[in-house]
Amino acid sequence: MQSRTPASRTGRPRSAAADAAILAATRAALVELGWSKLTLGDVATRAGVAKTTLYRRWAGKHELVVDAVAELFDELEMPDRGSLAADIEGVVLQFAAILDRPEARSGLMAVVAESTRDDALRERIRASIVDRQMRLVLEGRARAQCRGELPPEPDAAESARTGDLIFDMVAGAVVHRTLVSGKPADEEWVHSFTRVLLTGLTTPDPST
Amino acid sequence: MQSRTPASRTGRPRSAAADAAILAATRAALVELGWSKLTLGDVATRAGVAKTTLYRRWAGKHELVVDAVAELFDELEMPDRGSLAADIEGVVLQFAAILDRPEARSGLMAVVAESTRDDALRERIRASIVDRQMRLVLEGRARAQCRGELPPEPDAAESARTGDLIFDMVAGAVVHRTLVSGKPADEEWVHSFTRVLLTGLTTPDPST
DNA sequence: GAGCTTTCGCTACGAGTCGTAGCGTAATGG
DNA sequence: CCATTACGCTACGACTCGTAGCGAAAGCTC
Repeated sequence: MQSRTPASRTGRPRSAAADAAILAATRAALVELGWSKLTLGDVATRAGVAKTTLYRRWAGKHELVVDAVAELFDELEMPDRGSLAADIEGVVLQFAAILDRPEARSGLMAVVAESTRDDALRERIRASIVDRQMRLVLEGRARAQCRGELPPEPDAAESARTGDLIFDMVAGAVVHRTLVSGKPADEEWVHSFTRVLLTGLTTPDPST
Repeated sequence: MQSRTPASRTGRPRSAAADAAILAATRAALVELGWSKLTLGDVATRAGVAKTTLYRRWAGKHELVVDAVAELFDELEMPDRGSLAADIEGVVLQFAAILDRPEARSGLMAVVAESTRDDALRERIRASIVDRQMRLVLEGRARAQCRGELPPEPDAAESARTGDLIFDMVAGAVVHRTLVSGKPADEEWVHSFTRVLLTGLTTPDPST
């Protein structure tokens, strides 16, 4: 998680249960208090560990919350639903369900905000949260290209650019809908979003 | 800005210069210190006012930063460039330029994060920042419908829904690209984004 | 089991920030 | 001139931070 027990083969091992308790306590504190009122002392009390133990494992509030929030994204999967549109709708609804949880809402944006001035934190977020979402995008695109729903992209650099573009469009829209506009990314919205993403704004909506 | 001098017609008036100095000092502090290390005492010192003066005008750090960041979006405009694609590219590049400034990067996401637990703050952000961007979207769409580039939408409710959708897709993609992916929303990216938004993913790229 | 190593819980601490209260002074309108 | 409000300044208790020091606990190796 935060240190891979690099060279310590002797001595008392760190309690794995304490790690789980601390991360769970962090999420509980995020729900009840939000990011700004969350204190490490309070998290330690909730987790039943000493405050010093917390500081021995995490450098600060930022890193702790990143790890606590990252676990929420473990459940993200990419089931094959038969078509690109159905795949997108499925994974976007999963993503929206996670963002609907208060511990994700208040924690995620806060650490992203801090990461604008902390490159190490940005890298930590990328490795533990963003990359996992990115893989789903690439997997869905590859699957759609096999089906013939998307044109193949022989150029590797161009392929990477469009992959980044799709990712920013999908994740950005859902995050903005949920956290900025403050409205639910429900099935109706996801369906309209998917239609625009695949066929564009200039194509008339066949359903109306 | 924060209080419309409702019924006080007598007594010493509040210094408008102090307001400007405080907001400018807040942006300067955001650049140098970022959100988490920004203190109201420091802002007061930079602005040349007493800390108590600051507390008399703003309820706290959140509201102050919202007002300070909101002024950055004053320059957003929607010039008529002749086509919907050109209009989108122009306004998105303006938006990206604002998000590229460090005072916007570190401040905007932080207040949005806090707004997930504070309805009053969410409303303040909506009124002073988000609404202005939303108007540009509606204006651009209306212009495109006059040109015949977009189909007219007679149903008001449906029209509002698609307006929200377009807004979340545009603003969300730019914000995610800039602040989460950490890559620049330059002309090349904006061009590709506009193409996908208008014609969709399934339409092959004519430029390749 | 003996001994070594590392972690853990606990307490205490200086430093820093918060938000407010109190006071005297400055600026404006009637 | 006088009521009213804003301002600058100081001081304050409360809180959080991150660290240091200590003794006890829990493993591993021999």
